Amino acid sequence: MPPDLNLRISPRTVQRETVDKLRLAIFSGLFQPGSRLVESQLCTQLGISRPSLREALRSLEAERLIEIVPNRGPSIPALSWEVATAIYEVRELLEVEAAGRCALRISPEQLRELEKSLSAFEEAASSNDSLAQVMTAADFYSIILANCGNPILEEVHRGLVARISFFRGRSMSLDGRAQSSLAEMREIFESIAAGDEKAARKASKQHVLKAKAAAKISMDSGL
Amino acid sequence: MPPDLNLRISPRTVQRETVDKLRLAIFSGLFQPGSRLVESQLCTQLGISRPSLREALRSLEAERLIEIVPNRGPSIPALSWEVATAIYEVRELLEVEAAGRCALRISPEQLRELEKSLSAFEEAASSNDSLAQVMTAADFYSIILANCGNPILEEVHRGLVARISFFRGRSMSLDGRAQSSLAEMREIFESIAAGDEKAARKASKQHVLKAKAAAKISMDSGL
DNA sequence: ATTGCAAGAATGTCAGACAATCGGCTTGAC
DNA sequence: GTCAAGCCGATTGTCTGACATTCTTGCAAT
Repeated sequence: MPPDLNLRISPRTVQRETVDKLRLAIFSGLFQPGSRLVESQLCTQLGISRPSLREALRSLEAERLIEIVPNRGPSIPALSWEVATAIYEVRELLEVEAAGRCALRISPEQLRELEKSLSAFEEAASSNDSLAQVMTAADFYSIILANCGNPILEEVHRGLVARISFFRGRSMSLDGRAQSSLAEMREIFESIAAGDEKAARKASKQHVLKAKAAAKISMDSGL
Repeated sequence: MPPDLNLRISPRTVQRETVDKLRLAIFSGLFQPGSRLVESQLCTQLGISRPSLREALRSLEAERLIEIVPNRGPSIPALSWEVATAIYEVRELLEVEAAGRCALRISPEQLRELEKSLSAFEEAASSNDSLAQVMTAADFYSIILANCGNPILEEVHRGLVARISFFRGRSMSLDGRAQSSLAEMREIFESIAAGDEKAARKASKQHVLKAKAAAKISMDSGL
């Protein structure tokens, strides 16, 4: 018997649909940081009842994608640079580890997937669609994290990256950032393809550091 | 103006009270892994309404402390050893980093707090109260994580440790585990007190590895 | 300008209801 | 006797409606 053939399908419930919709809305920057989310408005916009919405909001609160202050309701947190830095630092820790492990254990098949996602990002990088750039780049990391052999590493990473999605769109639109990002990602890919753990770690570390620097620039200039 | 004087008090809402109560109940092993949590029962036991309870459950679900399968309701997840291993590995990553940073930046005052918490654990280790042992040990880590200079590291770590609290109680009751744990923690403390980053990292790594080994033993023997 | 107050809006919480679904038990067929 | 089918109770998913509490905002008064 396969160890964990996840055969149980998950019926789509209103709650889950709502969480996904709102999460996506937050990612794409539909809500301004600091803006408040009024329950009654969201209910009519989403066409759902208040209890369902509130459950969804609690999920997002626990993911730290929104804040809920008692008697003031939910709002989009304004990410301070201090917190963003902390996130980038932990992200570095996780990604470096994941890239290193991935280099040692990725299957040829998954390696092809990784190459494909790199090509997808390459194409997006040539365009000016920063949302596509962020999405394809996220796919690239996803594959690495999914093949590092540690599901928790993947889970934690996803949670962190979600919280800085706001920055990533902005920093990707910096002049030349997409292209240099592509170069860094290619380096990571080559190292993993070569099975060179140390190189993969180093390249991964460089990539996060540069992404962090780009985020800082975009933040300083943008606000 | 101080940068972030957290002056806003958080009123206790039913939802938050419920989350805290249930979280504590899970920590102390009141619910067996795999057992289901029936909403109506919890409502009457806690004296709250279903909507409030369901909000609380969504929070706990996002924390991965419970699982909610659509149309089957919430249950305590049975932690596989595979996942537990993954958690210990990430925990190692985080704790090692935190201990290293902590050694470089902890204040004398906080260092005294750390020493105090070590003494508290020492006392608990002499007793047979495994819950007290887990609690005081958690305090010790908390102080380290709180002084590593990275709030995200702390946050992520807390989330992970919460999920293996089940193991910790069991492995602490292993013969001699509390005492050897004490020795390892003392080593961590000494390294931090000496401001020796490398030693702190090494000691911290050793401690997690031993904790993981103890958890495995207790799991193999206990089930 | 600052304070105090009052109206309006939004949230926290509850009660009750109903359809959809799941799990187990009974029944029936082979 | 075993296995399949089907029914029934239990539980969850979701909605509506309601009400007290709290926050916000604008206005009046000092």
